[in-house]
Amino acid sequence: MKYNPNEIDAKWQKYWAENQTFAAKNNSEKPKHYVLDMFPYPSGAGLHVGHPLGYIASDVYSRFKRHQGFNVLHPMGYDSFGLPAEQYAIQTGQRPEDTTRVNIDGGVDKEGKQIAGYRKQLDKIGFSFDWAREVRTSNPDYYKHTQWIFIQLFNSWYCRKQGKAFDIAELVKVFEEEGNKLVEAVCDDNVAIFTAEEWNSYSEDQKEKILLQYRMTYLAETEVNWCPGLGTVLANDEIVNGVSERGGFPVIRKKMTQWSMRISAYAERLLQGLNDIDWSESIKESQRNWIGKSVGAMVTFNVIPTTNNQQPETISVFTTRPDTIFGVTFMTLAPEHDLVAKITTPEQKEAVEAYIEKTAKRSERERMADVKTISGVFTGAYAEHPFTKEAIPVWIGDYVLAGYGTGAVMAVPCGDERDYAFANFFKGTVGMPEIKNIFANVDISEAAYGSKDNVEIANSDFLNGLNYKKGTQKAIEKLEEIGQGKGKTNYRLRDAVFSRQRYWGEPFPVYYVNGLPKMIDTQHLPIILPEVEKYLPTEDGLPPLGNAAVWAWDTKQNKVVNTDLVDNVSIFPLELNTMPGWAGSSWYWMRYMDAHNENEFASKEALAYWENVDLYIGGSEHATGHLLYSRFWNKFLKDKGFAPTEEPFKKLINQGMILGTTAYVYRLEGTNTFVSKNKIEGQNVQPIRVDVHFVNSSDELNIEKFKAWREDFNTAEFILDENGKYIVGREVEKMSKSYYNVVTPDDICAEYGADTLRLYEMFLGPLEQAKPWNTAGISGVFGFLKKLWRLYFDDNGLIVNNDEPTKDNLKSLHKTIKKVAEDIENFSFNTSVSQFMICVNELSSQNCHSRAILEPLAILVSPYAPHIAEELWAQLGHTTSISEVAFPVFEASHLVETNKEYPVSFNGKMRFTIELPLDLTKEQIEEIVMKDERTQKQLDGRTPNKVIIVPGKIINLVG
RNA sequence: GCGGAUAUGGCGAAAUUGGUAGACGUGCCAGACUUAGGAUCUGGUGCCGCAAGGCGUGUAGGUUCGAGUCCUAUUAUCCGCACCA
Repeated sequence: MKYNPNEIDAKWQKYWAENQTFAAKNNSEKPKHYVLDMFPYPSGAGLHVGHPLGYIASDVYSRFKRHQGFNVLHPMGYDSFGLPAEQYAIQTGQRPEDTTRVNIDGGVDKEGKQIAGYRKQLDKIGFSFDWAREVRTSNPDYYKHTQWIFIQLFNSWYCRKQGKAFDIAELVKVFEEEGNKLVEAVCDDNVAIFTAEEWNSYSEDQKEKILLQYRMTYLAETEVNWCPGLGTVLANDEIVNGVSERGGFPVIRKKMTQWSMRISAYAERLLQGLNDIDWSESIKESQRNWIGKSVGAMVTFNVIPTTNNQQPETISVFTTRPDTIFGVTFMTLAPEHDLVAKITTPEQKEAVEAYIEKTAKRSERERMADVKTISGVFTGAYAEHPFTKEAIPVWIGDYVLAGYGTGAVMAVPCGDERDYAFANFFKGTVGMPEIKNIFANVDISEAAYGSKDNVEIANSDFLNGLNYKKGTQKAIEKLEEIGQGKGKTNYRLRDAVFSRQRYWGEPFPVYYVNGLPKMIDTQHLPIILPEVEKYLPTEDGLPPLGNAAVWAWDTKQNKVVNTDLVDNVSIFPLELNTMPGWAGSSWYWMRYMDAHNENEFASKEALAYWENVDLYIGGSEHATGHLLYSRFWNKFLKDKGFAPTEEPFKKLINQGMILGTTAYVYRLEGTNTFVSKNKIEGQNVQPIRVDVHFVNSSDELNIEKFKAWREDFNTAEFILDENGKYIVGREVEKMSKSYYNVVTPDDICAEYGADTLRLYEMFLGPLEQAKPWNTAGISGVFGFLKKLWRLYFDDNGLIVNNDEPTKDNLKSLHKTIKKVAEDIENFSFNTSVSQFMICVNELSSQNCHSRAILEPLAILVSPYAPHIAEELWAQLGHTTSISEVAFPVFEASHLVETNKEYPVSFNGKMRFTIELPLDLTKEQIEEIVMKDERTQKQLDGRTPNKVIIVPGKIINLVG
């Protein structure tokens, strides 16, 4: 009987689907285990062999856990809202809903292009997903709950004292009883203080406006990242090097009224939580960096009034070095700072305005690319030093960022290289005094660029003689005494903008009364995305939902009605923005726990049973986006009693990228003649990428296919090598259609079967490492599967017998049981595959066909190569799936050795080996070794100074 | 600039506590069988050398009887952050 992978694949994939073999139960005697993959965005391009790498690894792990007796939840779904579908809709006029469905389920798109569909591609690989729990974030029955979570966020505030989120009603109660003076909340910066009486006298609208400053999601006019190319705002993590992550369009700063998420409330918990989760150090570092905690102080400087009628103003700065307060030589405000207009003197007004205009025009990218150029302007104003009462000039400069801290700094040139460079640049001009040095025995420029942690402070009144640590403590004490400062921890993490001016996203469950947002009652969810004629912004510059004819909220009927009916009495306009891509992915792992629940995002019971994700596998590109937002929402939902644990993902593994191996042909410059790789030396050739499918495992080009590929190659001539072959060059590059190096899992499955694909992807190298795909190497694992098959079958059928296994048989098997179980737990999948090969090679040469060996061997292989394992299992006479059969138990007794082949070294260099019984003592070993003639030959008459013998390991003679 | 990771044959890689470097696979070389081979099987394959032998885990040191593994310095590549006060 021949190994026929295509037949076996189809048979067992059908069996698993029909028998729902991998359906997880929400209650079970077995312990639970939750293995999750990052769900894909279903793009029209389909999957290439790089995409399933992580899914295969998680599938091996899931199947292994089932063999170990766990109730495994291993689901899959689609992150199906997003920009590409919308861009495609704009270009082709097709509904994003339709193209998304085709991309998932397969079919023909409007242009007649055949799309395989993600689901069909995934099914061919034989994953043990519980498809009954599939989610699609763009389905109303899913985003209904995304909208519900949004409403929860709107109805919550964050209490600093207790360090968690509470219902907004509790805050209202506090306001009614005692005002907001004692409330310690994470809220907007400039919240006015009011008493209970004042609160109670406010109108409803006034109260609403105040509450918006406290809500976990809030509407506020803020500086946002506006991307004109995409016509939308973007969150910080969607911008890479000053341009949009998608499309690479420039991004500018712009003030807009937008929904924001108060993720900053969770900065400290997000930081601390990293200590409790098993993630790679690099991802944790990325998140720590992104959160950017720095400990220091807020210091308030009073602005010295220049005219009698000027309002008293203060400048607040954040500093990590309050101990250097006596070194303050000037102050710098960000050009966008609110105070600039108020304090600038008439003489400086013109210069300041010109500077502001100039800096505002620069895009983020320009500003980032150009960090070396120093620029700034003196405002003419002075602030008063809190201790010395000296007048300190106030400057503006774009090296100070509006978005960090207070957007203002106290400049200490002797302690900070940027301040030093600024002071040096404007040295001698109006408003730039001499630099103050407050470090003992250190030159100013040296101090500015070096570490100051252990340098003694001088010229600093009460701080003299102290170091950084003590000085900081003392400075904060004194600042608090005079009421001009206090200790403060600052975070780089900014609140996340949550509105997108796009069509293909979750609609907000929000309508507007008098310009103030109102939540639609949760019982009326979902608010379904309306149909629009055009997916572009309206002529008035409104988001695409501005085109919707039916997009108003009728508060009497509680339904969405015709936009024309808006009367602002009982029918109101609905929010025109949609939610960003990360909304749906920030809680999806909980939906899988109870995917069909219509009333809640998941039942209490399901949540309590599955808790959180035990193993999460996905790409590292989500380090500061999805993975941070998910932790944020999870913590929020935990505070509100909905999520069961503080952290959503216990263990995280980032799979490396699979790269393509591009093939190159070399065309002689100016001709249509192609030169074989090994003949190009000294020739003037132009490398051209060629489809990898025209090249065999020996890098030999199929000339006929190449000529037929494109018209201009039809008449191509070739200069071949000695063997009459055309050899291509190879280059490792990203897998991309334009490089003709894309290999799809479908191709590999069709030719070799799914098990070969799975084994080969695991065999390529360590999971977390980037590695090139080389289809040539696949014959190794394919050959292995055929060899495995031949242990069970010959040409006439089954050859498994009931022979008593030999010692060698058992040793090969148990070595493999041990190794494979350890490897899977360590995610060292590549070495498991090697071990399978070793085992099968050994059993083949032992001529082993014993059932006692081959039955457990099929189970061992089954997580990696489930189709062949099921088939072997069935052929051995079993009538149920192999998937839940207990994993073979390792017995150490089979590996006990009596002899050891000792390496014998002389001065650390191995010269020969000698086989000796393991129960010999050091003395006995030494005696035998010294007598050996090879030892005598090596020693050549000398006597060793020292003989090192480690029983069971090595023998080393020194001297 | 700061932080993280990586570096081993032609290629992908292995080496669990410091103990025979290169397992396993590919590629290559030779052979068997075959009408044929992108089938199957056998042997060889780190580098230099006819050999004895020498040299070998990015580079330079160190610890040790013994270092891919530990320590110090350094280089290169990749990734993240980046005027963060």
